[in-house]
Amino acid sequence: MPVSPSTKKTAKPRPARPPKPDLRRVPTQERSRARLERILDIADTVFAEVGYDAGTMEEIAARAESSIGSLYQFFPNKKAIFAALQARYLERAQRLFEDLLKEEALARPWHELLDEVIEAFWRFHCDLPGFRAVWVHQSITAEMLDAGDKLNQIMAARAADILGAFAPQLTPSRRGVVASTLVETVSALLFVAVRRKDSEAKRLVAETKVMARAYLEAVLASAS
Amino acid sequence: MPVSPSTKKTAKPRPARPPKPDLRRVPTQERSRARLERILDIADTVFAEVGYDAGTMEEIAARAESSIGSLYQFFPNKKAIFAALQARYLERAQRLFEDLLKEEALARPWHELLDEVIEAFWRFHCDLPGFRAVWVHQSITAEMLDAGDKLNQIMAARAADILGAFAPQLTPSRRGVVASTLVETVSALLFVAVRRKDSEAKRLVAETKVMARAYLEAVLASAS
Amino acid sequence: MPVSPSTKKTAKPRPARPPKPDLRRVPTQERSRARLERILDIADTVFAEVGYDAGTMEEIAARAESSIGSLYQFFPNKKAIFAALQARYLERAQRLFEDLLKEEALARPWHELLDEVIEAFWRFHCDLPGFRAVWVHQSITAEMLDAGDKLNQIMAARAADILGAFAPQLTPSRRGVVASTLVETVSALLFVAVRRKDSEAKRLVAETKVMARAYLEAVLASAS
Amino acid sequence: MPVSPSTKKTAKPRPARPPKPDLRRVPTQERSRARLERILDIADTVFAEVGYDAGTMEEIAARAESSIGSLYQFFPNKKAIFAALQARYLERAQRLFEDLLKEEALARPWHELLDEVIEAFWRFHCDLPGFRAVWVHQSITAEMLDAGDKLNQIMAARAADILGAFAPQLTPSRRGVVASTLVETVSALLFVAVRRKDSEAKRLVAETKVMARAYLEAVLASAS
DNA sequence: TATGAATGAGACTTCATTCAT
DNA sequence: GATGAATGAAGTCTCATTCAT
Repeated sequence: MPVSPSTKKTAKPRPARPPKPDLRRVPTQERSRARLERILDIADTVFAEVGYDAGTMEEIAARAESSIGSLYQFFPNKKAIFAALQARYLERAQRLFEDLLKEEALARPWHELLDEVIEAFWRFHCDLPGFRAVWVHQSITAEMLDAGDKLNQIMAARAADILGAFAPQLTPSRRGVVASTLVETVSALLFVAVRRKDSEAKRLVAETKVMARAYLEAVLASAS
Repeated sequence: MPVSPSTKKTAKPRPARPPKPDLRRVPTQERSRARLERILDIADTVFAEVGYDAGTMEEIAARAESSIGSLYQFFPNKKAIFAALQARYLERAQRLFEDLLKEEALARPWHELLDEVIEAFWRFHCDLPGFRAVWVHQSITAEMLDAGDKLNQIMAARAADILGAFAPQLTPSRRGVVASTLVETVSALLFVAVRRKDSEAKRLVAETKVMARAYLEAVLASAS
Repeated sequence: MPVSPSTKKTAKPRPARPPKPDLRRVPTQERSRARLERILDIADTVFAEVGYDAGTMEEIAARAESSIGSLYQFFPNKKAIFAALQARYLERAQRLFEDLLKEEALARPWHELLDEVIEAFWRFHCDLPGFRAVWVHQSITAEMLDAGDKLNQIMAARAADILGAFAPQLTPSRRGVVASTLVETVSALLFVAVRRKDSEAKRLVAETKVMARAYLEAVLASAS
Repeated sequence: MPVSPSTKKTAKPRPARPPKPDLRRVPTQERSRARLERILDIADTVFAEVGYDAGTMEEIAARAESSIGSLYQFFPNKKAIFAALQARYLERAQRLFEDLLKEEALARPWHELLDEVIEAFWRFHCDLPGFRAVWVHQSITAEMLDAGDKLNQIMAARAADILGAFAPQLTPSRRGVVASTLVETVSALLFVAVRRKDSEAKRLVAETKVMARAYLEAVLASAS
C-alpha cells in the first residue's frame, strides 16, 4: 500500500478559499456533456502524444475546435483536465472488472478466469491509447501519484477477494500480497506490450498468462 | 477521436540544422571530468525530486555551485543532460550485470543465479533513486522513449544468452521471448517496490523471485 | 558501485515556500543599481499615468528599454514593484522631514516652522508626480492599505513630538489627535492641490497654511 | 480646475466612434427600474469590497441574481456601471445639502450651520460605504477623475453662496477659494475618518468641526 | 427580453538559451 | 574558460463582451 502519511489537511490558518473544484460547470445539457467529453478525448490524445507538460491548453482548445476560454469554463486549470482523465480511466477500468467478475465467473476454473481478465484488460489498453500516457505520468507530480496507484490498489483488492474464493487456504494477509503482485505484474507487462509491435505484443500477452498462472500455482502449491 | 496529429505548427521553415551533439566539450582534464560528473549527480537528484520538466537549469546550476554558463559549456541543452543521465544509468546497469554473470556463475543452479540477479538489481534501484525518475520519464518524449527501452533490451539479450546455457532445449526465438518477459516483469515489479514502504518492498522483492522462478519452471516444463 | 550522492528518496513534502521576497536580486553593481532605479522611475510614471491595474509589466519593460525577463530578475512580481515604490516614497518623505526638523528648528516660532514644512511637502509632491498615484491606490488592495497609512502615521507621530515642545499644556493623548488631524488635513489638501492648475494650486497651498495655523491656534487657545 | 486630460499617449488611431451612452435602455417600466437600482446597489458593494478592477461583471451579475446578459442590457460596459454609481452618489449628496440649506438655515449662527453640515455629511459617509470606494477610485482613470472632482466642486459652489450671505465683506473670488478649501478639507478628513475605528472616528469628526470653524474665523478676521 | 456559453485579446510569469564582459 | 544578466518565446489563466438560442 502506498504510504500516504498525509491525510491531514494541515489545518491552514489561511481563511482558506476552497481548492478549486475539478469541474467548473457541471454539464447537464446534452450538448454540453458531449462537448466536455470531446474535450477530454482531445486532451487524452494530446497528453498521450507529447506528455502532460508539453501538452498545452492552446493545443487542446485548437484541436477541440474550441477556444481557450471554453476550456476554462469546464476546467479551472490544466491539472483538473488531467485529473478528470484519470478519474475517467479509473471508472472505466473498474467497470470493466466488475462486468467481468460477476458471481457466475467464480464457478469456472480459476486459470480460465485469469486468462479472460488478462485478455480483457489487454483490449482495454489497446482501445484507449491515452491510458498508458496518463497513468505513467502519475509519478511526476506528487499529488497525482496517489491517484495513479489507486487503480492497481482497487484491482488488487478485488483480486484478493476472488483469491479468497479459490484459495481459502491462504491467509488474508498472504492473499493481499499475492493479489497485489499479480496485478502489478500483469499491469506492467501489458503496459510494455502496448508499445510493442503487434505480433510481439500478442506473444507478450500470452506470456503474461503463462506467468500469472505459474505464479499462482506456485503460491498454491507452497500453501497447501 | 480526431486523428489529425498534424495540426502542429511545427514545420518550422528552418533549414534543418544538424542535431546538436549531446556533449559539447569532452572533458579530458581531470578537474573537468569531476565537474561534469558532479553536474550529472545534481541533475539526477533534481529530476528525481521534481521531474524533468519542473527541474530547471538554474536549479541544477545553483545546486552544483556552478553557473548556468558552465552548464551550457558541458551540455548544449537541457535534453542533453537528461540523455547523459540515461546513458550513465544504462552503462552502470550493464556493468552490474556483467559483474554478476561471469562464467563461473553458470556453474550454479539457475534459480540461485536468478535470485541473486534480482537481489542485485533491487539494490541498484535502492542506491540510485534517480534511476526510476529518469527511466519513467522516458515515455513522455518520443525521442527519449527508445532510450528507455534500450536498457531492458540489453538485459533481455544477456538473459537470453544465459538461458541458452541453462535451457538448450528452448529455440532461440522462444528464448528471446521468455528472457524479455522475465526482464520486463522483474523490472516492473522492482519499480513498484521502490515506492513501497520498507517491509512491503521486501515482501514484493521476495514475491518477484517466486514469480520469476515459477515462470521459468513452467516454461522449461512445457518445453521438455 | 555507483556513487549516488544523495540516497534520500525523500520527494520533499514541500515545507511551505516562504513568500517571495520583494527584491530578487540585490544589486551591488553600480550598473545594476542604476537599472533598478530606472525601472522604478518608469514604473512610477506608468502607475501615475494609468493606475496600478492598468499599468502592465510589458509597458514598464518597454519604456525602460528593457525586456520583461529583466524586470522579473529584479522583482518577483508586479506587486513587488509597487511595494518598492511605496517603500521608496516612504523613505524619501521621512528623510525630508528629518532634514527639516533638526533641533535648531524648534527655536523658531511654531507658525514659521509649520509654513516651512507645508512648503517643503508641497515641493515634494510637485517633484514626484507618482507619489499621489501610488499613495492613493493604497485603498484598493488590503495589503497595500496599511502601507499607505503608514506614511501619515509616521508624520503624525513626529508632529506630535514637535507639538510637545511647543505646547506642553496639551495632554499627550490630545497631542496625538491634533497632530494626526493636522497631518491628514495638510496631506489631503496638498493632494488636491497637485491636480489643480498652477495659480490655483498656489492659492490652495497658501490656504492650507492659514488653515493649519488657525486650527493650531484654536487648539492652543482652548487648552490654555 | 484641472483640465489637462491630455498628457496621455492615448491618441487612438481609431476613427472616433461616438462614446457609448452610459445607459442603454432607459427603464420606464416599474419593474425594470427596480432591477437597475438593484444592480447598482450590488455593484456598489462589490466595488467597495474588492475595488473597481477586481470587481467582475460576473460577480455583480451573480450577486444580483441576474445574468451577465441582463447587465449588458442596462449598461454598455463596465465603466458605465461605475459612472452610474458616481452619478447616483453625486445626486444623493446634492440632495442632502439642498435639504440642509433651505432659506431658514441662514437665519442661524454660521458655526451652528457648519457643524450641522459636517455632521450630516459624516452620516452620509457612514450610511453609504460604497461612496468612499467609488470616489477614491476616481484618480485611477482619467475619465473618471473629473467626475470625481465634480462633487466637491458643486459643494464648493453652494458653500460659496452661503458664504456670501454670512460674510459679504469677502470678494467673490476669495469666497470661492475659501469655500473650496473648506470643502476639500472636510471631505478629506471625513474620508479618513471612515477608515478609523469608531471612537477615533468620532474624535476626528469633532476635530474637523474645530478645524473648519477656526479656519473660517481666521478668514473672516483677516477680511474685516 | 433574458440567458449564459463562447470568444479571444491580453495579462502575468517562467525558463531555456545566448552573449558580452 | 567562466559568469550570470539579458532576452523573449511561450504557457497558463482571466474576464469584458458578444451572440445564438
